[in-house]
Amino acid sequence: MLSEICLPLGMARHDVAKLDELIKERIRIPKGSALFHLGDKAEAVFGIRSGSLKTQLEDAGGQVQITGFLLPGEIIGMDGLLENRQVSHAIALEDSEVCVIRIDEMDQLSQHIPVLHQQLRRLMSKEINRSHQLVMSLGSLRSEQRLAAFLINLSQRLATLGYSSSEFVLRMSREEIGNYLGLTLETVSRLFSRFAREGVLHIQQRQVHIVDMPTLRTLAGTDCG
Amino acid sequence: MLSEICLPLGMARHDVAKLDELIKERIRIPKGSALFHLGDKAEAVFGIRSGSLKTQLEDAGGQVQITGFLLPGEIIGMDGLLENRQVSHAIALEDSEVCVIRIDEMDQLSQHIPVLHQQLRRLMSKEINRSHQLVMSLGSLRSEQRLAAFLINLSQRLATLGYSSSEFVLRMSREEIGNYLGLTLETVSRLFSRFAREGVLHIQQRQVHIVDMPTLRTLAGTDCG
DNA sequence: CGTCTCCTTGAAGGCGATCAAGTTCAGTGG
DNA sequence: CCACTGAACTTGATCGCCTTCAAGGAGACG
Repeated sequence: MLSEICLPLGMARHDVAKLDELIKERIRIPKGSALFHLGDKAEAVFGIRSGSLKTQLEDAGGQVQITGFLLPGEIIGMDGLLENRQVSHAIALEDSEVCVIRIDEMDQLSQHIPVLHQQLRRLMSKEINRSHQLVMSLGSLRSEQRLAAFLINLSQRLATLGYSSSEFVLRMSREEIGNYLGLTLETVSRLFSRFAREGVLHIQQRQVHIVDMPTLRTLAGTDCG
Repeated sequence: MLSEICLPLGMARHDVAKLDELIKERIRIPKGSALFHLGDKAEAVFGIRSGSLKTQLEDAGGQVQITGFLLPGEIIGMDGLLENRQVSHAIALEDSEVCVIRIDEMDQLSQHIPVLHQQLRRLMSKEINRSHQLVMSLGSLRSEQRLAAFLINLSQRLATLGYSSSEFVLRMSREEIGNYLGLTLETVSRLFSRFAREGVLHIQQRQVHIVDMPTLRTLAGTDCG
């Protein structure tokens, strides 16, 4: 059960039992505090059990760029495995809980469970793909398309978790959405207002209700030619 | 020697010998042709031995986004490991040669060379970081800063390969640079002209000579506060 | 009830896109 | 050798999207 949240992978059942040993350690992160900071030693990756987090880069000048919003079942911290140093900050958007997957322990365990490496590899590949999708969004979509695509993506991931795909609460601020999408908070706010005015969705603060998903997909501009 | 190009990792010498077995297969890719296309079966990743390639995503509407320019020593195709299907196109910018690293063979070999998994993991983490840097560039830099940062990055990677960091030939067109940086080819051209006018660099077609690296770093806006 | 944070909305301006000619250069064939 | 051709690049003029600046509104919490 834990392992299905932390490494939802499709492994043999008896392997999953061994895996449970690996990921028995958990950490609670209160809203607004950090799971790790840039520069921290990175000896593990973290599977999100509950809540949600953001990861953000910070350059020498203090400029921040959010690179992801992570939901339960997703893995955080894989970008730190290069030099065993975290290169980003991971901050909880709400009270959250993660399980700790120590890399050295995983390496030992995977001598008995060879597929384990494949699974982590797939998760890292997924992270690469996720980031490439964001690049595509930032590089070639206009503001309206970016926000629409963002909402659709969020909707789908929430649906996978068993939540409603049409009604949900944004855990992040307009400013955070804007930063993530390469827009200003004002632009995000205006777009929400416009989408609501056009009857595509209802929005009240952070409560979102997608009314017309087909039109939203059209706005995203990625469902046809 | 081959392995140092294909997996430049810092492994024990006797391990490297075994690794040579793994990566004995090579492929030559003529300029303009593809190493792989979107949808191809992905059973391997590829280490670039010589030349250079670009990777590009393509959405349902045919919209293209270049996600990377790859140089010798770098690995291509790691984004296809999620579903064993390529999710991008890899196209040679010049006549190039890659070595093939079959994933299943690598898994077998790494039972004898445990560090091998770590190395691939580090390379994948590096790819995640690379993509995140691009997100940062697209999300929070202005056109001038993006192109400056792009040139500095290219310069550093060429220096690592033993080439001059101040004089080199761009293997990609203005349009490709623009696509990669989320700009139009006209904007890229104008920026090159402006940089040259301001004495930061000389440019003649694709031949670049960086004259004033400190100023270029200032333009990139990432070297100080 | 005041204060603070987050959000909304308006007005003005700038940066990069778009449209439109020219220019350079490598390759081709007369 | 040189004109022809087409692709890649440069440069200019105009336009529009998004940012910036500014002010006001909505909740949350002491």
